[in-house]
Amino acid sequence: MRIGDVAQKAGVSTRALRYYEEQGLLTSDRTSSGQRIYDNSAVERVQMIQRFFTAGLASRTIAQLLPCVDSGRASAELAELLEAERERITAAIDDLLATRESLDRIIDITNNPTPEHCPGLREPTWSPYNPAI
Amino acid sequence: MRIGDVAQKAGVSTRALRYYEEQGLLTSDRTSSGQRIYDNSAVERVQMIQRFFTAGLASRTIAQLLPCVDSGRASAELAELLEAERERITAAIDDLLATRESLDRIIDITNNPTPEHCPGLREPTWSPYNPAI
DNA sequence: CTAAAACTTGACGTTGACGTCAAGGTCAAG
DNA sequence: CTTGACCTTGACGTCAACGTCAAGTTTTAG
Repeated sequence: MRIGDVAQKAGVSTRALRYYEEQGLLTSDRTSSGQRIYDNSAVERVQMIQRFFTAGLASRTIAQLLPCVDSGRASAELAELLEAERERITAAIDDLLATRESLDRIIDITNNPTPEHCPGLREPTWSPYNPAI
Repeated sequence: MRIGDVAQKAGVSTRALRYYEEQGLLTSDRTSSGQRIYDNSAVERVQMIQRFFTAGLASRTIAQLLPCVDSGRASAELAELLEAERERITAAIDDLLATRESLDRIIDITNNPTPEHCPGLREPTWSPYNPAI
C-alpha cells in the first residue's frame, strides 16, 4: 500500500501520516525511488494513534506509549506514565460529564422557561480539572 | 475586587481575565483611573468559563452561550447550538471512555506479562467487527 | 509516449488560549 | 516622597497538529 491508500482507509490526510512518521509514531518501508510502502497493519496503527490524539495525548506521549503497546512490556517509568494518563483521562471524563450536566440544565431551562429554575443556574456542581497535570 | 484578586480566587492568570474580557465573556467596571473592578460573582463566572473551555468549547461558542445562561432563554438557533455542543461532548466522553479502556488493557498486560494477553492487544474494542489479525 | 495522478521533501501558514516582555500609570505603606 | 507591588494597553511569542503551496520525481492509464 502507498500513503494515499492508507490515508483513505484510516480516514486521515497524507500530511498527517508523514507527520506521524516524523514524530516517530509510524514507520514505513520505501521503494527504491523513495516512496513509502505500508502493510495492512498500518491502518489499524494509524487508527490507534488517532484515538490517542483524540483522547488528548501529545505526540511525545504516544511515542512513548506505542513501544509498550507493541511489546506488552513497560518500564516502571512507563507504567507511571500510563497511570498518569489514565488519571488525566478520568479527570477529563468527569469534567465533561459535569459540563454536560450543566448544559442539560441550561437546555432544560430554555425548554421550560419557568422562573423557579433560575436561582440554581450558577451553582458549581463540579470542580475544575487542571490540564497542566 | 481588582483583577489580581479575581485571578487568584478563580485560579487563573490576569492575562486570561483580560483575554476573557476581550472575547466578550467577562465584563468589568473601571475606576476613574482605568483599573478593572469586579464583584464576587465574577469568580464564579470565571470558573464557569473555565469549565466550558476545559470541555472544549471555543470562546465564540461560550460568548453565545453565556447570555443564554444569564437570561434562561434561548432562541431556536441557540437551542440548536446547545444541542450540538451536547452531542459533541457526549461523543468526546465516549471516545475518552474507549481510550481509557485501551489504556486499561495495556496497563493490565504490562502488570501481568503473560503471553496469552498479547494476541488481543491491538483488537479495536470499539470497532463493530474483527478484521484478520 | 504522454498526460494525469500520486508521490517526494521543504518550508511557511493557521488556530486558540493564552505567556511574556515593554513601557509606562496607580496606589497603600513607611 | 519614594519604593515596590499592582495595574494599564500593545504587541509579539508559543505550541501542536496539521494545512497548504512549491517544485520537482515517480507511477499509472490510455
